Amino acid sequence: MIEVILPDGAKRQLVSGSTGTALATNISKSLAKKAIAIKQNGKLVDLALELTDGAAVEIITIDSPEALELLRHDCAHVLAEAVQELFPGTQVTIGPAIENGFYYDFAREQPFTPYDLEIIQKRMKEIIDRNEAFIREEWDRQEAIKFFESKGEVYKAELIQDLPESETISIYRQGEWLDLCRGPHMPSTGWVGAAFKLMSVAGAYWRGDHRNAMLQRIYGTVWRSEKELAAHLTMLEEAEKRDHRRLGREMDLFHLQEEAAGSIFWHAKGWTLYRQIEAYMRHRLEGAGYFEVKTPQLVDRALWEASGHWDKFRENMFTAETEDERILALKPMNCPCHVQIFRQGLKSYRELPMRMAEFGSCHRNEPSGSLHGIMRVRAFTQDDAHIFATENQITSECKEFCDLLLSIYEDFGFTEVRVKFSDRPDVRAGEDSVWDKAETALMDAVNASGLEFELNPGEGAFYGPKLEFVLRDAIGRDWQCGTFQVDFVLPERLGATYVGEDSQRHTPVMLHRAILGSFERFIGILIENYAGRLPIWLAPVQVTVATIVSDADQYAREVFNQLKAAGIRAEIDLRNEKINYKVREHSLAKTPIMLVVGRREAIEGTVAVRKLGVKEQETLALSEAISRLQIEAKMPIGL
RNA sequence: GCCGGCGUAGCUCAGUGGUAGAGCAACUGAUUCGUAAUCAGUAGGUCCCCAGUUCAAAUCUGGGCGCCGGCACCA
Repeated sequence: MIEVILPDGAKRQLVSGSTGTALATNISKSLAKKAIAIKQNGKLVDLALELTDGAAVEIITIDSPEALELLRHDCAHVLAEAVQELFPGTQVTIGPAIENGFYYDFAREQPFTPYDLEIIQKRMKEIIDRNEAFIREEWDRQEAIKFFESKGEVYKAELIQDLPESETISIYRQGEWLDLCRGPHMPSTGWVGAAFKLMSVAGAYWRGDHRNAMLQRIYGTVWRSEKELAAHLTMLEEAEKRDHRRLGREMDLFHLQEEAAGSIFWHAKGWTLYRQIEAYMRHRLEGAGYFEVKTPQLVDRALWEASGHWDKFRENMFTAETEDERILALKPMNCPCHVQIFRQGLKSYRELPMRMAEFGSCHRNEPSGSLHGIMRVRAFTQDDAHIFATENQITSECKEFCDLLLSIYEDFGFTEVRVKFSDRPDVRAGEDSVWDKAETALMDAVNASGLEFELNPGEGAFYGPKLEFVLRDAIGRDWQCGTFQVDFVLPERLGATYVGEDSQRHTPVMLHRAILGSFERFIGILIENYAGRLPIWLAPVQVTVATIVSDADQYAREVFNQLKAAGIRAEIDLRNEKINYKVREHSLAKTPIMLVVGRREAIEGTVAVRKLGVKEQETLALSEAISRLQIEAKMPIGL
């Protein structure tokens, strides 16, 4: 007999050799029907596995949170079987579960077409209907390699070759087909059900390395029920509607065109939004003790060689040649330029920390395939700043920065922020003692700020550890925006020094930091987060005055003039159109407030206030409406 | 950069070798209307670019550019 412990602490005796299936049946028939796996001592295993004496076990059913990952991975296996049945000679590689679904990477000469996906999907249904049991086998390593090599599966053979010696080589069979797999799996293919869909084919490098062969990756999504699948597909459609590229056009904010790939043509409304953000940031930085500078766009390569960027990023830098054959580079970053300003004149420790900010316009020749709307462009503006400080100012500067960053994110409507702490990479500059100091200071600082953070080991910059700030948007997507980096290398390389209390020269620490990241990308994120319905302080047009009849034109102009005088960004719509039509148009344009005026309002000196998305209106005296709007539309800078 | 798909009116798309189309938007006229589409009419195209095949190319072939979905990259 063996004894296992259930999640509620209850103990259950079973005959030796009992499996998870036996346990589930032992507990109840209905549970056995829904059981798909076992969690034994915290590890997911097959239902068919023999339980060990004294183990803490939990029955995983199709409704358990853990089930989705199994479901998705199983679906990937079904996909692989379908593909190999339909396209003999195709090699399988790996096929994991991912968020919302799964993928499988295949090696095949001919590309899969959208039509192929339909055929594959049909075959998958058949395989699921066959309800073949997933059967685990453990193989000898060398035999497994031989087996896969004999089948021409060189990728699988390579995978086994590279598995650590300690690892058991497990194979899962489903009917005639089998795959190398760690497991676990659900009892049979039937459990995958019908709520799946193949989504797309894409290229992907073998083992994520661009020097390797390109495989074909088929993406799919799978859910417990048709209803969940439908909800997921609806969510995708909704996400598409808030795509910043689409809204940018619909709201007349910006456009992109071939002749300037990767650079943005800002239209009047988009530029108004941009300027609002810039003005807001300028206020916040000023309040936080920064001063603003502006540095050159074109800088001789000599400076980039000195900073080390020429070596590393030459391929991605735009250059221009002068008549006397000097090579200038369009600046890809601002740091070296800021050091030049710092180096002007002798600096005292009394001047530190020195917080130098720039809305730095940068150019990087990003790979063509990486461009994406206004989120990833070749010409962008960082809300950049460098804090020149002494080593023992790092902690306080970092804490102040975190406070500033969180407060700014909150003003933009982002309250869910995650922090990643990236420490020393294998290849790095600087003594370990300096790294110890930098990491400790940063760690103290992030602790002092009260922020939760996760470790990102080895992901720091080559010159120092960094914090990365990731914000979550309204539909749960994460965006990395802010950064805070401790740098001991660049000031040294570029010869920045200050005179300390001891009247000796010292090298300052340079703290690289950004909050928005880039204006362009951040605006893209804002648009998608708000689905275009920007908070009133950011909206390019805050208020539209719309008339119902032309008799109200004169009064509408008066309303409009008073709004302008009150500093509100207003528009006026005197067109001879029905009010329904105007309401619809301005709602689609996502203008936050409409002031509707007809004969009644003109006579009474009032306005009907209609807020975007709200059917009910409120009629207010004009002066009252304006003073309320003035407060509502105000930039959150505490003035 | 790599793999695949796509490129026709401002937008969404139809058109597969023989006269370039629809809906919406735009413009003009009429309509003066109370909170998400008034009616009628008009105009709008280098069918991404460059070569080639053909009597004839939006359509077929080759090259280029751009965009989209991924991968890789992201100081």
